Amino acid sequence: MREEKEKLILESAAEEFARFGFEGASIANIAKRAKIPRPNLHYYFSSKRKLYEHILFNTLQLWNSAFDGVSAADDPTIAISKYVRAKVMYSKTNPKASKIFASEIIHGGSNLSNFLQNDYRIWLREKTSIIREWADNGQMDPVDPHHLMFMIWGATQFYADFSVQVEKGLERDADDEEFEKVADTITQIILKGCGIIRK
Amino acid sequence: MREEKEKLILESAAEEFARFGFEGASIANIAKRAKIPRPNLHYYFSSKRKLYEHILFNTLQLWNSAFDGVSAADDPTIAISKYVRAKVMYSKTNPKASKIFASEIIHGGSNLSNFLQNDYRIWLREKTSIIREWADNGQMDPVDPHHLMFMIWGATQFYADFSVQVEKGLERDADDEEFEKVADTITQIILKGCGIIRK
DNA sequence: GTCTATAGTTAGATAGAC
DNA sequence: GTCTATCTAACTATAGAC
Repeated sequence: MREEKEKLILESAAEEFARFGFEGASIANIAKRAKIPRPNLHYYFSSKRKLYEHILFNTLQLWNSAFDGVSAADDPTIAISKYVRAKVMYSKTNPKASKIFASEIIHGGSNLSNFLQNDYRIWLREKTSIIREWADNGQMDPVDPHHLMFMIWGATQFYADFSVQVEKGLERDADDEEFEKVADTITQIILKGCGIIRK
Repeated sequence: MREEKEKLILESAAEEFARFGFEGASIANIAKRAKIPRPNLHYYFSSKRKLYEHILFNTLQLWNSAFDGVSAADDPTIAISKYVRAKVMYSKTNPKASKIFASEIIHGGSNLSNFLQNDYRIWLREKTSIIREWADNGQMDPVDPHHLMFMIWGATQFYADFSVQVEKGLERDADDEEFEKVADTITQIILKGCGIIRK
């Protein structure tokens, strides 16, 4: 019962925070979305900040878990294809989470300083060293690993964070088929651009 | 005199909006930054919204003017190199403008609907048709032009909008040299990845 | 043109009855 | 656990003296 209500509130809050950002979001609106009276919300989450932190934390868990299974032993073609596809599909499936995270980072990321200082660095060191190994083994061109990662992030997240620009630019809705094409296009350019594949 | 003060206010406001977003920014803080009393600010800009719109408009002008000189006659190698470099350097020089724009788009872009419906579409149609021509002429692989543009935007803007993530990830400051490397890396991957260059 | 004082409004949070 | 009524703080905006 309690769990269900909390989930409902969190869902409504994610919607609101993604749409308006932390300051722009209002407790009144979140309560309205969840169809409960304002003070009732305070019973479950003591403050707006707490609610926001809860959602950021959920977002991070999703982020952390979604992109793990890549190791150095893997072939770079397979590993990068998988990773790019996972990121693109994450943009399709979780645009709200991506937007909340993006907005937080853009505005300084002060609520994520702990994550950025620890988990994030460790995760990135791990991945960049795998890329470095691939380059050392001659499996790809000697591309700067950090900038390759940033390029993949920027390219894939764009479809969640800047969905307005994507849809206005395409002059059509971005359906499932379109997202397949996105994954294919980005994968192709990255793999060929890094000298991992020839064609 | 009036012009100078307005410029000072706009500068302070850009700083504040980039840092906190529209709702998060406060007139009091902007006035403090500009070192003038609050009500004085209202003398120059009647409302917070007007001030914000002014800044968005400036941002768009900058955006529009910075990336024009590319035509179909140009060699794709030169045109894309120039464009990517211009975008990366824009991220280095104007991170605030980029962040304000990004935050606006992420949160729905309602203040940009006019721009997105008109100038933006026209501009993008022009550029995508140039790319299509290049592909038709066999000067590059048949890559979807829209997704190529989005990829370039995502990759290059990342360094402005997500600068926190970049700096924490690199574990060092992003200096001029680093931005040169960024431009080189992105250019290389895009050109080679699209079959424009071989090496 | 500038600034002090203040009006008006919104929104986050709580008290206390049910 | 739920909800009505209310408190309090913050912030935009304006009136009006200088």
